[in-house]
Amino acid sequence: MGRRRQSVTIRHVAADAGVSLQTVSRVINKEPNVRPEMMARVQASIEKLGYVPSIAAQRMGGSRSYLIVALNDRERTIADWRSRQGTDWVDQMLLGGMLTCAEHGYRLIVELVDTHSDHIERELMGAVAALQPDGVILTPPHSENVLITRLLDHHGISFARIGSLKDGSGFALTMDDERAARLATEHLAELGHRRIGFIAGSTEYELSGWRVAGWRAAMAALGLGVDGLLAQGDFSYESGRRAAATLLSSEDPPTAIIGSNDQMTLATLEVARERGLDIPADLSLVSFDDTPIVRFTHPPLTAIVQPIAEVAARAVELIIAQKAGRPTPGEPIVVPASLVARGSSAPARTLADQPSKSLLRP
Amino acid sequence: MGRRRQSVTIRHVAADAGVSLQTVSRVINKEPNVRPEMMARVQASIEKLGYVPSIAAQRMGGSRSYLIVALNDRERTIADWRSRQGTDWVDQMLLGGMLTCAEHGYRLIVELVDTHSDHIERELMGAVAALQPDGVILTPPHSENVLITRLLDHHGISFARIGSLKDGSGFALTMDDERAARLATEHLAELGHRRIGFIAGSTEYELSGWRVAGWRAAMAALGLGVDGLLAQGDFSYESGRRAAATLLSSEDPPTAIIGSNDQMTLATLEVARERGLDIPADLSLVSFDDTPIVRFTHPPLTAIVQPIAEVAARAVELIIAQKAGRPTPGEPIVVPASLVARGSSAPARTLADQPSKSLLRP
DNA sequence: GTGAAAGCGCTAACAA
DNA sequence: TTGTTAGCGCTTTCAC
Repeated sequence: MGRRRQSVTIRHVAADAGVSLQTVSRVINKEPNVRPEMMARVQASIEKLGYVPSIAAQRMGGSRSYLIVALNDRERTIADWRSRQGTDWVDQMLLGGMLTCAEHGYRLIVELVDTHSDHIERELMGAVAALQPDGVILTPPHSENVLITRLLDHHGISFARIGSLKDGSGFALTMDDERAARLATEHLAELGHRRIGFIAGSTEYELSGWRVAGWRAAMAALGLGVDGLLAQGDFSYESGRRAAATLLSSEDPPTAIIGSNDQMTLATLEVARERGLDIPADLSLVSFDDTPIVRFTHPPLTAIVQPIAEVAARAVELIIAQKAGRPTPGEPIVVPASLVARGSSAPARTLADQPSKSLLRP
Repeated sequence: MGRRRQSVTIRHVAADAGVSLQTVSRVINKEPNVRPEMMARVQASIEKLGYVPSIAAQRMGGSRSYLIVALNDRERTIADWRSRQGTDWVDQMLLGGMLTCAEHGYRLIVELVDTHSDHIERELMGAVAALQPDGVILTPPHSENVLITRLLDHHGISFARIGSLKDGSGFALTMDDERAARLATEHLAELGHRRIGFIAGSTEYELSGWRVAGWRAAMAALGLGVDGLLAQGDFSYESGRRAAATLLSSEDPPTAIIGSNDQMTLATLEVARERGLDIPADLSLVSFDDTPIVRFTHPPLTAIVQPIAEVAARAVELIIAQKAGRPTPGEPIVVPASLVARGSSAPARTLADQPSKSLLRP
């Protein structure tokens, strides 16, 4: 396997079309100031020879690498892959991000870095120096990591922050977690629930706080109290079990619970079952994320759907638009989450059949 | 955003260490003929300056791009991503392939191409010309597509064929589907089943045939007939429903069914339920693939586990070894699948409690 | 064992 | 509007 050269280069095209390299380059890059006639001639040669520019060479010569890096948390991502519980975050990112990249001649490269590592900067620099990506897509919990954003800024690399609201450099994109939590709460309230519990996610993720805030806001707007209705989890199944146990053991337990992700809500389902509660007759459940498994539980879970693919697609578009010098919005992009009602949420028991000491009246 | 240059180049390292560019290059590439002393000095400068070679430049100069392409079927992959049924093939490839790449300073890039497209060669050439990958990993149904393998061969690009047994150029890797099907069949036979049905996958995939062959072989070895026990599917849920209906409607229906993938087995579970059959009391089920959802069905499915991550890791290692001029095996690599017993398979009813006209005796 | 020179395929800057 | 020139950062070849 010797020195492998490109079989068809810009030089061949130039020769075939009888023009200079530069003209071919201009056509490839859709630059203005090329006569339609010329353009057609070059285009024809490109087609004829099956020419495709080498992105390595494009990077060397110019300022574009046609590479976008999707940065994910190493530990969490690998754990998800290994456990095979159906978390499809990366797949959805690829669905939205990769396909959008492809439309523009870009490639998406998934990179994993360790959030907790003290040398996170070195890890990231390694990827940046090696690939020289045109942009980086940050995902939680990296999206608001100042070590990362500062470094990217410093190197003049455009980036998108998924699940971030802070303004500052980089594009902020959010699925409006607060509104999503409100949606979930209102859905349950409409079913007649008054005691709606909430299991919070890891405090390491900003979005955990937003979700709690949305629930609080909705409860307040509905005139409902939240005492004893909030439990802390960390997104893990085990933490979900503990949180559920706490909520269900209270004096005046909730008749509905919102879990901040599918794992914790699933854990709640289990705990409730073990206590002889029927879902949804005795306890309604609403989950966050809508990963594949929630369609296969019994009953399937009502859930907040995160439009990850859509957000990733928007992130890619923003990065490419910026690179191309096109105008980009200043405010955060909001791609709202939605709620899919399934079997785990149902009308609350009425006072008649509810053996509760609650004095609330519908 | 002007012309972005590498912040630390080989030149800086050379200057810092007081050596020539070439010596630094030799150290980076772990070439022989460098004095340990020299090597240490250069290494120190590299660390100090935080130097990381640009892979674009490495590709331009030499013959390596440090890129490996994982080629997947576009239609199927996108459908899987969109449907969110938990298929985690790509994730498992990334788990094995990407992490192994990272260990060697390589990157894995996922590419989708259309199997059915008449211009599949152009699609693939586009990726090859643009990325100039050091290797390509072919997955079913591309693994034995001659259009693809010939093209890769012609361009001197090493490649691995996952799920292939044919020898020829490229590394063949198999999870021994035939043996896996035998395993599944024997598992059911040990539970006392004599009428073991099989739902075949799409004929477009070679492995579908191997699985059928394994089942046939096992049945023959056990002295069991296969009349009316084979149904054809195409890996889709709907085809699974049809196949299950056919098998269960026969005069002498199976007491156990092996589905060639999870979707079809799930469909069988549904159809059986609709007919009032209890799983596993009336019908045992064994599935293929072990995607996440089979852990969450009721009962969870006994399944053949495909070691996709492991195979992808081996594929990457083979490609890198070949690139490095290290010796590589000539025969196909076999990474055997295994069986995980779960709730969907149980002992067959004995003659006593079986309202069947079967005359078979255990 | 080490260094100097040439060139990979492309684009930016400038000239025509 | 088009062409020419000079690199980008690295590796290869070949000298020393």
